[in-house]
Amino acid sequence: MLIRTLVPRPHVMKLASEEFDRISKALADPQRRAILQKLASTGKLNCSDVHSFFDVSQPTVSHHLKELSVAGVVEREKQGQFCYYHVKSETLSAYVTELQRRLGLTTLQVAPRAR
Amino acid sequence: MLIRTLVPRPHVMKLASEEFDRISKALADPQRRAILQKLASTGKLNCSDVHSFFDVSQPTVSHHLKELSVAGVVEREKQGQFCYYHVKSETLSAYVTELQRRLGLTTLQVAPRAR
DNA sequence: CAGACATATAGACATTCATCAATACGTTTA
DNA sequence: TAAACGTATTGATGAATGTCTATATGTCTG
Repeated sequence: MLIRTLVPRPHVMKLASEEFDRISKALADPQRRAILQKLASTGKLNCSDVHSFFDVSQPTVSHHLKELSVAGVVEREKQGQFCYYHVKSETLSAYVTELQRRLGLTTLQVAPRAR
Repeated sequence: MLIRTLVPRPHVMKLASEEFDRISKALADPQRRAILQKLASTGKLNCSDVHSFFDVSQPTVSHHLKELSVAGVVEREKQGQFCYYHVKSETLSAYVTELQRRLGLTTLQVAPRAR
């Protein structure tokens, strides 16, 4: 028999309702999702790099990066005149987990090994 | 050592990019999420029932239910003068899975038992 | 220091959207 | 059939938002 246990994972970030709202909105725009996805696949990019991938103006990219940053799904890291952005996977994972919880979607998790 | 395997689950619905967009937008509004969450927790409700739970007008509720319906996350079921709505969990699960895939979030899954 | 470069901000504009009141449509029932 | 009820549609309105151009701010380099 396959044993399915719903155990709380260690160190799972808890999202405030307000953060959840912000992330939901941040993920609603296709352009912003595309930027986020690009960041997720490449690891770390500065604003100009992101800009080079898409057909929107630099200020628009900057604006989207700020939104994503305020929502907590990416992190800003200033290095000299550059500004590097990278995805905060923990926050996104927490968002997905919370979304599943609210919508009553069952999550299969690997139970920790007994020892 | 914890073995993490990425195995394709059987019969997972595949979302078109357009559907994914619609669902993302549908989930962006707090009121709509609240309605969806209510439906998820109660199983099946008609428009009036949903209306009774929230402080928005009946047309607004109807509008949100339509949006959720068009996005494919709830299903309409007309019975006489009533119209029952219930969550389509498969679609929501497919959305979450696709979201995780796009954002590079690793999904822990229980590997099928060898036999 | 001056120019080039990276990024952010300000302001404007068009579009989308959440919401409502009014009303239409369809179904039940007295 | 007429009234009551459940739901959807229409049209309007104010707010939010994605985008742009222009410009400001900050940093490197010759």
